[in-house]
Amino acid sequence: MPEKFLKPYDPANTESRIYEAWEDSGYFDADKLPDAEKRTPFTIVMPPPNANGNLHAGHALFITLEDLMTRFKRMRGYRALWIPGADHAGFETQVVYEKQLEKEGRSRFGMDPDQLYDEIYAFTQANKHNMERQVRAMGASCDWNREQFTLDPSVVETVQRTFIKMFKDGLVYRGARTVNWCPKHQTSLSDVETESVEETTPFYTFKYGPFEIGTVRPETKFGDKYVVMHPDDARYVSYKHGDTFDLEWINGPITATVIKDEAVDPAFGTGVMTITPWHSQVDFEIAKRHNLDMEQIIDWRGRLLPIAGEFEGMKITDAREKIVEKLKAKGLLVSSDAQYKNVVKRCYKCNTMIEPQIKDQWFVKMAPLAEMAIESVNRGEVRFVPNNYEKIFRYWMENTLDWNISRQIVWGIPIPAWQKNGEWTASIESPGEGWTRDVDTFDTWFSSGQWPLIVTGFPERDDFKTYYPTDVMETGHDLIFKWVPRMIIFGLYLANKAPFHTVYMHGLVNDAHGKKMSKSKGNVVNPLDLTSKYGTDALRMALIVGNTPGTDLALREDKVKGYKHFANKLWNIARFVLDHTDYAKTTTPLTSADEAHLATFDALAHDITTDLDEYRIYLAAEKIYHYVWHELADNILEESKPLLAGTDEAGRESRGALLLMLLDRSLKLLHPFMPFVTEEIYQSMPTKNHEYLMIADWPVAK
RNA sequence: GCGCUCCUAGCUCAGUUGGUUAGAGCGUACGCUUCACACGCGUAAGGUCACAGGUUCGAAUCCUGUGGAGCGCACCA
Repeated sequence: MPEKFLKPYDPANTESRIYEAWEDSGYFDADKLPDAEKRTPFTIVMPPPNANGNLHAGHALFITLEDLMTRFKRMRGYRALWIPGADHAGFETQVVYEKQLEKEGRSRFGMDPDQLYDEIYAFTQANKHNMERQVRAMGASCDWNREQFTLDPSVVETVQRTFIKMFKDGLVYRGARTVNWCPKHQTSLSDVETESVEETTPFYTFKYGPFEIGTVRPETKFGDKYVVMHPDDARYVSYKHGDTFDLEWINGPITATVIKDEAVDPAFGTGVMTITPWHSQVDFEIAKRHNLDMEQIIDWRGRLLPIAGEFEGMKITDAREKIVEKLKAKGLLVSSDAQYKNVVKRCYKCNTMIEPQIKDQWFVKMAPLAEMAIESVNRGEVRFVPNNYEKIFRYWMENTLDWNISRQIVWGIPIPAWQKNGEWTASIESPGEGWTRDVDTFDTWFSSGQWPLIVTGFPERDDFKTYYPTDVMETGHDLIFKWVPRMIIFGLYLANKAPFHTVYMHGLVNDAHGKKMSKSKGNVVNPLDLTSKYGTDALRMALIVGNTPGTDLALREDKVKGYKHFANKLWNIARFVLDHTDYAKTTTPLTSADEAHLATFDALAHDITTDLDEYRIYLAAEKIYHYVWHELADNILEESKPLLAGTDEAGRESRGALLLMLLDRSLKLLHPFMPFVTEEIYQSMPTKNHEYLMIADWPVAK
């Protein structure tokens, strides 16, 4: 028996050595597995971690789950491939970098765009290496040779070609429409990049000529010269569509026009409202229907424009009260309701209030693409684990609006669009003299949405033919809208096939009390602190056991500790078995009692295999844990002690054979869950018949 | 407003299609330096499965309602 078994299991002195051996073996590359060409491909595309910071607990969870799925399939005889990546994470990284610039007393505004790009590039490269090291530390058996960065030239080219194809197919269009504008970050955002937050905001009712109108945003009312009501509202039948009247307003007398539109709810307030088309989606739609004037009131920094008269240059939040005061002084304030609840959109990164603005941008026409995606789900080509996410997915797909893909940031893939005299075209190179290039970049999710296609080498590479469509997309439930629908759409649009057949959604990793981890609460747990303290296998088990898909997990340190004890228990079982059995004498026939133990194990192995096939990973983990500790160790091993110490030689030898077989098979069942300790023991097993446990055969035949 | 999820032992959670005395880990109490393991072993306490109805031979599990928690979506000014 090797000397190392005389001491407790020591993850710190084991894990990196084992990982290096695995990586050097080449078996992370599915094409290099024994008899690779005879194996059925099984592919997972890793959600590429952002190359802008450290791994957090959520990363540890998805790495564990995806590695487990990959190792399970690899041992089951599949051509198991797990493709890693690194995400430039456009807007998110730029936000992180802008914070760093702020600390240094600098600002991205006024910086040379190329200089800024180069700085962020260097920043992400440093973080990318850091991230890769941390992913390795979790035991990820992914194929690093296939790793791609979302700004690699080939990726950029594929993404740009997609845009050009969509332009030709009429699926993207350039339009001046209402966008979600973040005044702090100076860029537009898609709908899923904003958060709707309910707030208590005073609701004011003002006298507006013969009418009374309600608003929560008096600061936008300078340009309001249309008063809108429902065409069937009996109270206002005497006013005809198109009637004009004069009234006294914030900065003096104006002329207003009556508009009748069904968008107005007669039951709300007075049933009359004025509109600000430039700064409201609803108002914009009304104005478009009736061909009304639109005027910008608030600039891109969130300050009032000259139309505001004496309020010009003021921040909207400062101006609001002053405007109300002025209207009140003029006798135009009818009432105010301080308890009014209103929903406002905020930037999901900086929490700044989104200012709707009209801006000329690129939009993806979603309706035909969404229809394709829904049909694909209807045909059962994509299923969700847990399946209630299908409903959520469907609802979103059916209600999604056109997708703004233009971003006013440098950190991203340039949009290959060119303009000349108001005409737009799409091409990678300049179409010729006089054309100027769109300075905007793509929404990150436009490129991330194509990720399964990109990493498999769409459209031509062998990998694409072998590994696309992939099998499982394992990701956080927070990406159910941002990422999953886009991948399905692009897969169907470009390759005619959904990019995966199963979407496994994991929940959030919360703190020990189930509260969301956040820097401000100070309850953030660094997964690498836990692995260095208790071992990676222990953390992996703690993240898996009792963690049902789609449900959030409370991560407690004592749970991790418990599984460190389990790793050590396994280690001691191995010590005992190796110490008490003579492999040379294990050909003795088994007794019927021994056969019964093998049958029990076999039933368990089948059960666990089914659980893993059905993604009941949490159950499988608990079952193998329970078996090893409370059956193998507590019962079989204990009852073996007298036999092994006895004089019945045949009994002793057959019992030794049994223990070796059960340990060998237990190691195999456990390996996807706890790869390091099982591999380390396997390397000392006399039953070892593969170079690594990683590529040994699963105890249940396919 | 629309929708989703959850409420099981002190804590954090399992309980797969309804089926024998409802489970795990940690924690608690008591006892063990037993020759694989004190990162251990043994024993024990602890639950009217949120509540109220219903379906069923049988419900933690299915249905309805009530209460509580969390989350998502939302162009009512």
